[in-house]
Amino acid sequence: MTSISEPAQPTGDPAQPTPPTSDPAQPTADDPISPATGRPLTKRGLATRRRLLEAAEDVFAELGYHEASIVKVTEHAGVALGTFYLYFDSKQSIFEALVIDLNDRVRQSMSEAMAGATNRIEAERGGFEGFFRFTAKHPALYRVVREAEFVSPETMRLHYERIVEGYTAGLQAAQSAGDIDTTLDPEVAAWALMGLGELIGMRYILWERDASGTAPDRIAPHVLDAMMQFIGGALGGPHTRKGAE
Amino acid sequence: MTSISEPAQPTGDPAQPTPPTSDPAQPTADDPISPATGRPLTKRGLATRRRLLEAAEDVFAELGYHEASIVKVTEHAGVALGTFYLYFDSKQSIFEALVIDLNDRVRQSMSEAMAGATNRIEAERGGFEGFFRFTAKHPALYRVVREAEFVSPETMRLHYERIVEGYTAGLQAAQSAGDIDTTLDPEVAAWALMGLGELIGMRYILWERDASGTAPDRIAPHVLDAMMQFIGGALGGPHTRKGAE
Amino acid sequence: MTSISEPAQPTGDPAQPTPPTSDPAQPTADDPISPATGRPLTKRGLATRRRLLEAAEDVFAELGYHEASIVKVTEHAGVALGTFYLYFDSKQSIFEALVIDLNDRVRQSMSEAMAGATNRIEAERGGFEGFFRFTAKHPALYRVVREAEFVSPETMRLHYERIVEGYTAGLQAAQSAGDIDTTLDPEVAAWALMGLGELIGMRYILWERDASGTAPDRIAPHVLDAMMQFIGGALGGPHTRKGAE
Amino acid sequence: MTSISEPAQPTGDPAQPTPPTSDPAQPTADDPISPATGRPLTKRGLATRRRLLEAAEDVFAELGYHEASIVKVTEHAGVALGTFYLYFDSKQSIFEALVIDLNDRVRQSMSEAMAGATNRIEAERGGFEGFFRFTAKHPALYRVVREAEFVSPETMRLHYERIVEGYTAGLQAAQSAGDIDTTLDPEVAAWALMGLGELIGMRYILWERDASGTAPDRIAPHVLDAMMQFIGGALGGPHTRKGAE
DNA sequence: AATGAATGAGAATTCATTCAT
DNA sequence: GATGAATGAATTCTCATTCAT
Repeated sequence: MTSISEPAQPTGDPAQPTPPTSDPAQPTADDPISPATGRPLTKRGLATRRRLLEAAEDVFAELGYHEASIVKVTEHAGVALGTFYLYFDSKQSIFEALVIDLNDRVRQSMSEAMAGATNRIEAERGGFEGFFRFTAKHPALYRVVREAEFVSPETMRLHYERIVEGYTAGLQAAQSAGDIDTTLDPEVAAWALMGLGELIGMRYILWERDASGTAPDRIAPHVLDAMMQFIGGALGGPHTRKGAE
Repeated sequence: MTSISEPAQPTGDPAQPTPPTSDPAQPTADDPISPATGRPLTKRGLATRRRLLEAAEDVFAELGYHEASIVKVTEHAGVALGTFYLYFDSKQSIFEALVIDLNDRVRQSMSEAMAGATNRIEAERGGFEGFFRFTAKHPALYRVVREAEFVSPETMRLHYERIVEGYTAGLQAAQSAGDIDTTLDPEVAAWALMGLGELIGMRYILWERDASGTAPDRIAPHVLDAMMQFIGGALGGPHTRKGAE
Repeated sequence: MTSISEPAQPTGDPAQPTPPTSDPAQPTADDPISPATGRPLTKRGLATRRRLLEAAEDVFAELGYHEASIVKVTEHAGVALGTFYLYFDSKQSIFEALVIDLNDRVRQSMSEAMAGATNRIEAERGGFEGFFRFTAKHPALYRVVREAEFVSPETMRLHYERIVEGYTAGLQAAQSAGDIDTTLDPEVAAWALMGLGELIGMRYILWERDASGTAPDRIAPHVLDAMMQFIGGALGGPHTRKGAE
Repeated sequence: MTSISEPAQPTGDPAQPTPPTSDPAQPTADDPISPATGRPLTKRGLATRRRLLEAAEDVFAELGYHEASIVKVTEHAGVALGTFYLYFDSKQSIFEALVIDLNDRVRQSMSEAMAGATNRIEAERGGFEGFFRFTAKHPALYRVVREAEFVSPETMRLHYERIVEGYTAGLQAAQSAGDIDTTLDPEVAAWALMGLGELIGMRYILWERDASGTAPDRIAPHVLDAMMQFIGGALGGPHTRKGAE
């Protein structure tokens, strides 16, 4: 007789200081499966799932992970509470899906904005513009990721690492091309760029938005210029501080 | 965008029937008063308050703000649950006191480590060393501050602004001294440095610690070198890229 | 740094087909400890705990384990919902405590009623009278124990085994005294007596009560007589079927 | 005693807005009708119904009534969730059908095993063998019936009464034949036998199975012997305690 | 006949805060 | 000053049942 009960109940556990590592069979953004049936979603299911993710983005961005509740998400999405659990295992699980989703999209936004650059500095400027534009439109990215440390550390790391990976590859290519200082450690530089962009975005987009009430859809040009001057110096190479040479 | 949250209800204050939220003479780190009596604390009281703050640092650092509970803090501090409310108004209030306290101490640690520097780059290196040393010893700084956004946004801003203020002043002085690129916007540069230091510290101290299980008490020298090379280039001035001159 | 979070969270797990084995350090009826603080209860605490147990007996007896809810128990006990968790870990845990408690008391009631018997048959009659009287007063015993199989199998077994243990010892003593058939297997006989008493009690006390609406406080004499005739024959020995010899 | 439960709400029927609880021509085991169409089932429908009942037996036996869910039953049966409601009104209704079904089959198993007995004691031994063999193969019988008290009390009573009826008739016949003690109350004796068999089966088949992991397909002979010795004495008559004659 | 997405009432449990001792 | 029992609002998650396809 095979056991009827599930092998090792993966269901949520109320009082769990450190959240469990995300299931490796976790639905990805591209090929989500129903946690209820374990089967791929129908078209109708995919639409409902997307509405939930969008609602989660709004609600998490406004209230943060902890103040947000599943009821609020489902109300915002216009579905019943129970419907949530047809698409996500738990509050944490939609959180993780959301971070992955935002990460996919911000990287998309960045690479689109970098296309056509003829040197690394132009590429950087484009990348940051893409990043900031996305930030302006999707404040959830910041707010949610910065909370992620205690909600799902692996997901937070994944988010940063994916972006840094792209940066590192770009910097290495630029070094090979002699486009930037070849003695720079590309990985450390990538983390530096990531952090620098994060705080500049926070300070000059999110806080600006909160202060004025109106949402700037991009960063103030003089800030971007100053920032690029900083980065240009940091990366070195032929484009640097031309006037000073 | 319509507000998702109900009426006003600023942050995490579940059921607060009678007393208004006014902060009666906001206790500072230096001159704390009892929220119960409204009078300055006795010497014994000060000691209990400090034990609670230290316990909060440990507990918040390990569990995060939300997973932490007042009971855990008081148990860790070795006092009774009710005692907590003789010293702090609420969970949020000890959180804010803790952030302020950590902020005071990290800036102290930074300025001590900068003393004696003969130029801006040396000063920066010292400052970051102080910052990273503090980070290694007090991981709560990161974990708590990054959660602060939804717990007490003003406190989070205060934390960053205080540090950036110091940076900005230092950079302006260095510009006056001709020590660094005088065309750089000192405020934007200060935010860049802050962000850069934050992510490098997170990546190369906290994550390293988590991965190895053992806590490095400082950042790996080659990372600091690489980072300083990046910063040196960014700030420009006589010390930069000597070979290029 | 010692870990702040508990070693292995013993807290309830929603979807758990087979309940976990009861904690060996489980509070006993005599020396209960608070699951919240882990310390022995104060006098006030003991009183509250007893009120909860009594309420649980009433509510479980009327509604059964599953239909009963903790809110109903606490309402019946006149305490707030949260108070429950100062005394019991979970619904299952008060259930187990209740079964143990009822078991202690039914055995007490049985041995009191057996005292003074001069032979085994008299002792059996007394024991069953005690058992049925307790049953009439505490219908929870039946209803709850029969449900226990899926709630806490160990507790159900413990209940039966404790009673059977007493029976077995009594039968063995009676065999040594030549009071009953010495070739009888005392353990099998003990289980037989247990089962026989259970169904007779169910049929002639509980169902009678339900049918008439009024609660008989004891079993009908002719049923007890018939039952004792059956048992007398089963146990054999000098008292058996005297007229037939 | 005041009622704890709200108004009427007989048993486990959570939210039932419109349709009255009347059972439209209570489907029997032999002549089931569709609760959807109200018409007798086709051959295909009968097969699906049987698969659902078999699945219910497995699932209820392993998890118990409350822990079991309709989804699990339908998954086990290999049909879609909605299909369930084409054959049964509710969870309670398949439960009742299952108990009736098991009752039919266990009585069948008992009377087959009694056929050919030449006296009452032989008949009893046969009957119990049939009962225990069925128990070993269909543990659901015990587990489900013992839970039935709070799910469907009438069904539980029906189950016991049907078996006891058979016993009573058999005992009366044996008394007329002078085969057993004629002064015994046959109904009380029948309930005694029923209870005795129930607990012996539970202890020596079900618990043995749980302890060893392997399922004994019958009761240990020495236990059956001891039990029959007990019963033989109880029923009295010519076959009893030969040595004493 | 069969399907399975959607529903929403209900349950257990947590924890910041109060207040009588 | 200190204590810790009591409170109850709020949260996450489950699952029997419905109904459009």
